[in-house]
Amino acid sequence: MPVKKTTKKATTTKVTKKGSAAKKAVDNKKAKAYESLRGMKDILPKHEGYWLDVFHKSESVARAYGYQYMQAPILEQAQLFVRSIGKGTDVVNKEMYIFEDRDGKKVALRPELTAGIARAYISNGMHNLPQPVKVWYQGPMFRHDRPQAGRYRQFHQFGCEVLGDRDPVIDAELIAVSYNTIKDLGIDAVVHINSIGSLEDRQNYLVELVGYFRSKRSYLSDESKKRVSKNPLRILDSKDGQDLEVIQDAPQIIDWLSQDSKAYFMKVLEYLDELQVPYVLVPTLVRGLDYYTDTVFELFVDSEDALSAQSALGGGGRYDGLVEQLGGRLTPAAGFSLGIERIILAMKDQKQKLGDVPAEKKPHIFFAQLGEQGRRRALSLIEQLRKSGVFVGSHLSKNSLKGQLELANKQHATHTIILGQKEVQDGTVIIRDMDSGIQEIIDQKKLEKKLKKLLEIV
RNA sequence: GUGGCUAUGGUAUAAUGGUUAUUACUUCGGUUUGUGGUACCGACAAUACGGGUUCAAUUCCCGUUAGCCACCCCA
Repeated sequence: MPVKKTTKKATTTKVTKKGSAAKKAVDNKKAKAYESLRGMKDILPKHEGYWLDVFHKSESVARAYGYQYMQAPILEQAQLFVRSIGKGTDVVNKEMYIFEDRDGKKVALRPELTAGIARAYISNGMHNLPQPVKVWYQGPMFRHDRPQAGRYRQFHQFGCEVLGDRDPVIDAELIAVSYNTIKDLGIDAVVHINSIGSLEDRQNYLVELVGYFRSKRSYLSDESKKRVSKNPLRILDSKDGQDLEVIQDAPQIIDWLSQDSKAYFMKVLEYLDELQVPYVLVPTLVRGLDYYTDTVFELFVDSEDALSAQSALGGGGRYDGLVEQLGGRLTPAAGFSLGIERIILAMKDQKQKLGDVPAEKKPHIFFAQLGEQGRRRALSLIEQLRKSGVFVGSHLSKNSLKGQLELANKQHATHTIILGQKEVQDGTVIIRDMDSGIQEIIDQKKLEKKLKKLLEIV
């Protein structure tokens, strides 16, 4: 096809536009531009306002509650995720990036980080630290799902985990951390909460539930019919109209909780009241991962219209059995994670237009240089300023003063320093006020002091 | 994974089965030498990819890929 095209162009345009025809031919031979993989998004400088805001605010909230930074590898043994998240789950079954490395070992890109943290807790003997261990993290996760707005194959999470203790106050605190992080970012959120009890509670409940669904089997959607034996709990999450009617009258797990779990859950709710975190009890909330016990919760954007598919900002819960299941000693734990892309989506929705305005509203000083000597002097001067904590913008590869002033203007500089041959010889520098256009000549030695004053005042 | 809609320069768009594919923004350069925001001039730059129908396809058809939306699920 490219060949056909070029010959056609060449023949039709050979008299008039020889040059452009030839150029076309060259263009067609040019290597095809690469595109990013499906569902992989570039994070662009124009969105730095959002991303840095989420990074910084989430970090500061986590630290304020006494959480420490931690990371686990992006790549882990595939088995780790299969065992922890669960064989029957969609995350493992159809969404995980799983492949063999060069040694033939089965590895997987992490679809979430709780399992990795739990593994790291065991491998690093972190049970010898004062318990509980409270950590936070942020970073990319991978799920091979069909992309949609607010859903990508590489996405980013901020999360917290508390390992080594079981107390309702921990659950409540985690919910408060997640809720307040979102709130600090200007988003109104609601917490959906439920308890799915201990593993034992769940066994008993499941017997009852399956019995119920069997009796109503003919009313269920096809998808849910399959799940009756495979993953009956998940039917409760269904949004299918038919299913919803059946679910309404289904037995609720809350009625099957042990005394201990019930009391535990009540305490969590009491503490949430104390923390003034608004929540909604959702008896059908079960979460998609197998390792949860007792408290489970999800966070949603709190707005009438935006309550569509992508309004889930994150979720979490208690997972008292996970560490033991992965080969550690019995270690109760709980945690949550928030989707950063989802948060940013909500921020945009709520017209928190941080991305449109430079995040930094501080005064900005631009350094313009002229001529080789000016450039040299500018290099050392800027370096000197930087060392003393004065940051100036510059574009030293540009030669014309006009061009540099243009840039200064686009970057909303309040002042521009101009340094050319003349100034180099005099040991001075021009400071131009970008609003009034008034220029002042000052000694280079006084520059640092002057700039510090400007940066403070404005 | 299933279904629906879509695909024109970096962005946003116009148009057409037939000479050179419209316009705006952005980017770069210029309107004399060392002064930005305005104005004027100019340049770069696109029919996603592959195949079919046709004398002729950017336009019609099919496939692929990608994006969006819904489902599934989740963050």
